[in-house]
Amino acid sequence: MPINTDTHAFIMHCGEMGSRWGFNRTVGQICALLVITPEPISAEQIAEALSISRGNVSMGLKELQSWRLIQLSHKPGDRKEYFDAASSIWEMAQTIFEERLKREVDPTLSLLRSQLLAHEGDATYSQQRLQEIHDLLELTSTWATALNGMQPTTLQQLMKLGSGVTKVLGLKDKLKR
Amino acid sequence: MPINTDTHAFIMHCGEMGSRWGFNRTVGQICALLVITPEPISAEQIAEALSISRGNVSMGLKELQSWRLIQLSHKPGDRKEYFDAASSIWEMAQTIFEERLKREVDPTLSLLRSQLLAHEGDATYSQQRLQEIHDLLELTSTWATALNGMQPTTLQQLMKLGSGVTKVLGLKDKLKR
DNA sequence: CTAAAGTTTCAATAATTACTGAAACTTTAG
DNA sequence: CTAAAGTTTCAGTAATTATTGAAACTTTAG
Repeated sequence: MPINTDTHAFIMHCGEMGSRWGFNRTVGQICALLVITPEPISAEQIAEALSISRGNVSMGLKELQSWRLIQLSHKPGDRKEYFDAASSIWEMAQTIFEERLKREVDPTLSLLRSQLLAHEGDATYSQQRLQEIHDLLELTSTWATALNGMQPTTLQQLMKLGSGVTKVLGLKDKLKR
Repeated sequence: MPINTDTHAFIMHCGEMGSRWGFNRTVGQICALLVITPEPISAEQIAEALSISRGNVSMGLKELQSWRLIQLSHKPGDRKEYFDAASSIWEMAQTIFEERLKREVDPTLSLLRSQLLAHEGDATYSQQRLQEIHDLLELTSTWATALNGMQPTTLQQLMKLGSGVTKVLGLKDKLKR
């Protein structure tokens, strides 16, 4: 694994950012390495490239599989396993987004659903606030899922519109803020 | 601070989710408590309600201020400081989104910008990949900033459209996936 | 079936992050 | 100016999370 200076800097950066992105240093580094490397590489090569233990690589790969970010492959006449990024950058970003939604929003949404269900009548301040949060998360979740269901190219076109989308809404208060 | 069972459960839940949302347990709990409580409360009341030390509350409040999520107020004839959620649920969500973008995306974007600038000519595989990631992050960042600049009601209307927005694009491949 | 090649697990430990509480600092009433 | 009320800081410690490496497990070639 010959790694040039910039590539190395990028991998290290992803390691440091890892925890902010929802996983640990090692997972961030492995993911970056697999994205940057043209062909599938073995767990051993990963361990060597990142100077981490074989066991750590195994756990990291398992974690990345739970995020659906890596692909497994084999070479003919070689029983080692080789790993590669699962898809294009855009698809990977969508996958990460989807998984994060599942991990960061879903648990709270289901807690709120059951709490609100159990106290439908109540109109206390805190109940109202819980209702507001629930509605926000529900709408966000539904919307994010819809966006994630689009093809990357469609999504890109939509995003390029920026706040221009508000035209659809036929609103005059487009950009008051 | 009289806290009912559900409210308490919600606060504890926010503490546990805290680390997934980009801050620690205490910060998650304090934030939830302030959102759920009708009037501003003092640091001492927070410490008591959550059974945590006064020092920890102080650090938590500082952190929440860096997120622009809390408001400070005073009562006449009382020199204690009182704290409250900074704004509506929607505005708070937008603020969190904005801050997370700043913490999770901006550092990587600026690294990539400088790396790509330094190697404009190169057409290696890894350079191409870095370029793709850069473009994705740049578009995402710009788009997210545009959305965040909208008023909550406008944003809500937009979100309610779901994947219906693709109509604007005049595309026939709306929902292939 | 056996041995070699490869992978995973997990107890021990290292590294990191969070929390406490007492001391230091700041502000204001008198 | 002083003392009391309030707030912040931070060294020490607790709790959590990440990492290693050796043992256990799995797979397959022969």
